[in-house]
Amino acid sequence: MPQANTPRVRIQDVAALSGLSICTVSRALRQLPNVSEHARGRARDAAAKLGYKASSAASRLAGGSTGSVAIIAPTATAWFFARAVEAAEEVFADGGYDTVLISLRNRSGVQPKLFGDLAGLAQRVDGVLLLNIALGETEMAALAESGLAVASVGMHGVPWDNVGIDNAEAARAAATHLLELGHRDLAILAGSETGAPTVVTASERRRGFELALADHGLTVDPDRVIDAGSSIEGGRLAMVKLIESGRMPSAVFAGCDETAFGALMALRESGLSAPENVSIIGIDDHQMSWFLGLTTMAQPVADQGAFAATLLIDRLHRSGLPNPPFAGPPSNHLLETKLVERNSTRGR
Amino acid sequence: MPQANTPRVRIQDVAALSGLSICTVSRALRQLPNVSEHARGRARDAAAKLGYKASSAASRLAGGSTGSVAIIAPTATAWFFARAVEAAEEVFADGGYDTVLISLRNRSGVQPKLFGDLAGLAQRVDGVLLLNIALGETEMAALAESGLAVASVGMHGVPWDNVGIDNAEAARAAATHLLELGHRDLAILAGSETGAPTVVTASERRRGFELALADHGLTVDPDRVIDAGSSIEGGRLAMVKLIESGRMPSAVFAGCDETAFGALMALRESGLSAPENVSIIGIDDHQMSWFLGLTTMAQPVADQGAFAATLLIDRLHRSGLPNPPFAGPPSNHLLETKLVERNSTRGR
DNA sequence: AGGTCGATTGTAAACGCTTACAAATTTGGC
DNA sequence: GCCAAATTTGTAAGCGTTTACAATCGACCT
Repeated sequence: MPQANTPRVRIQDVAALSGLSICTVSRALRQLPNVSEHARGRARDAAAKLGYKASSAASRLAGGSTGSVAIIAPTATAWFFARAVEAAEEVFADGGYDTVLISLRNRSGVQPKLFGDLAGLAQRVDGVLLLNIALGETEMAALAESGLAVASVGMHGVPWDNVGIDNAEAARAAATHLLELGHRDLAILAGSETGAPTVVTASERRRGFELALADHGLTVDPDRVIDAGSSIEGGRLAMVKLIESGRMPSAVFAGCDETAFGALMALRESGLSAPENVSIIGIDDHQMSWFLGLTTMAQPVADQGAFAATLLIDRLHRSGLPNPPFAGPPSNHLLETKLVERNSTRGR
Repeated sequence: MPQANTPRVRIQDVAALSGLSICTVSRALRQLPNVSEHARGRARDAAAKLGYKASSAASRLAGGSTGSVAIIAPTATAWFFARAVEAAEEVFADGGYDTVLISLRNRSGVQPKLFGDLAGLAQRVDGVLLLNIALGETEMAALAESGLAVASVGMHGVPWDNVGIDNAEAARAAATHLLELGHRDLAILAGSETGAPTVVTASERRRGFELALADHGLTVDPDRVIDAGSSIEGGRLAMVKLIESGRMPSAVFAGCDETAFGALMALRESGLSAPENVSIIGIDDHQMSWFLGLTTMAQPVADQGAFAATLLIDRLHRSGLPNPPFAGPPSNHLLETKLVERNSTRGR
């Protein structure tokens, strides 16, 4: 392989220029304690003048950090994940970290394989950001053993920093909006449950729906709970089922915007529409929701990704400290959701 | 930082178990020539038994490969890029490479900075996959100097492997579809030009449009060429302009599906619709196009990403060979586009 | 047989950094 | 001013590979 022709600037060059020893330069540049301000300044200046950046390979090999983190997502194409990934990548980049993208691509097999060789991953990255990953017991253990710093988005009851929204509350607010509009016959296009206790988005949203009904003295009719996954097609099929039942609900709460899109499509295919024949509300505020006039509970996706990334970096920075693991108990942050009224809902 | 508790399996362990020298094991495992089949077998067996995988850090430091590649994209959230990235990531993962995601996030500043320190990147990855990146002279030179293997999607006249579609041809086919439907007054919602000669998507599509008209003895009316960028909002604004001009064209060719979405939205806002008041065709076959019933020229996005990734890996594999750079002249592959008729177009 | 050449294998020196540990320097209490 | 303790700095030994280069081993010619 052809090599770059600029010979590498080594730490030794910085040491020479600054008149310090290699060791002192190394410590100074990594903000370690026990370095005089004077030395630190000289080292920094010399490094800057030479455009020095530590070789991540050498650094890693010698026991330092790799300067990169991995983002593990179920898929990279879905709207939610694409946005979260990009926001996190930006934070990582600004923090000087490379972002290794690992998409599970909804293919069975890649997650087990990945967690089966976590030690290998741990060797290449300093930490991982998990996006809505359903983890089994073994996997949690593997993660703990790997020595990786971890943070996540949209996960539940995990022993590391997490950022998410209050799914139950968001669903409750959505359903309440429908209720306050005067609707009484509500259906829910529910997401499917994962089984793993770390990701409870779907069940929480369903619970919020129930809560809202209960607030209004209503109970959930099992016939009005339709499994729709979280895809457009799933939403469409679910709505078709509702239409064909001949007993159209007055309003529909879709577990996420994509499901709502599918429902909207099914409606149109039957010559119906929202809000004329039925009110529809979703959760997400997907990029296209505005376009389709979908009323929805907006959740700050980019913020979730960025925030979680920040938390991970913080951990990483504190990882030099003595008290493991990474100083401080895990935190869980719930970001605000907000009702965005458009014209897929109306009073009755 | 807490460390994994399994002590690393080193090449030395493999050497000991197989009764070979470290050096021979290293060569055997990397498929280098001048190793007897017998030795190769022993090395492989021992490595398998021990679950040995070379440390990428050590490997890199010693002059080997990093085992990772970077994908550089203008953004990771747009439909096209998200899909291409995921498809490429899959290929890379299957090939044993880590994928480092670098999004330019449409922020001025990050591209110059990135190319200003390509040497740094070159140290962390073996190759880069460029997605529709508009490159200046200096940047091309920096890339050549970096020693990185390169491949790209949707680029033009570049000295490395590229995969794309024939933009002029796709546009021509789209416009031709409109013409064959009997439309004569055509407008184009054109993408904006980048200025850099490496990305010519917009201008090629515009040229294709002109070609189609010419085929039918028509010429392009400058008033019917509206700059719309490639965003939904841009498409909407462009269509508004057309509507407000009071002189509605008979059919509209949108430079990409997202532009078409915006146009559709503008129509709806004015109480108009396609194909009743005007026929609309796009290029892409965006995930939502089916939903919106948009007729469009479908392009294989995932295939482009995957194919380009494959080409990059091939180069990487051949990079051990003597004749630089990476054996063989650059190739350019144009993938097929296909008309997908839905109901945003009709005859007149 | 002796010598040569090619293929295979081994030895040992990088690669650029981190980090025990030792050395040098400063600080501060009397 | 002097000594112990605390702080700052330097020395040198790895980290796990790759790769010149040297060594070994047969095979093949003459």
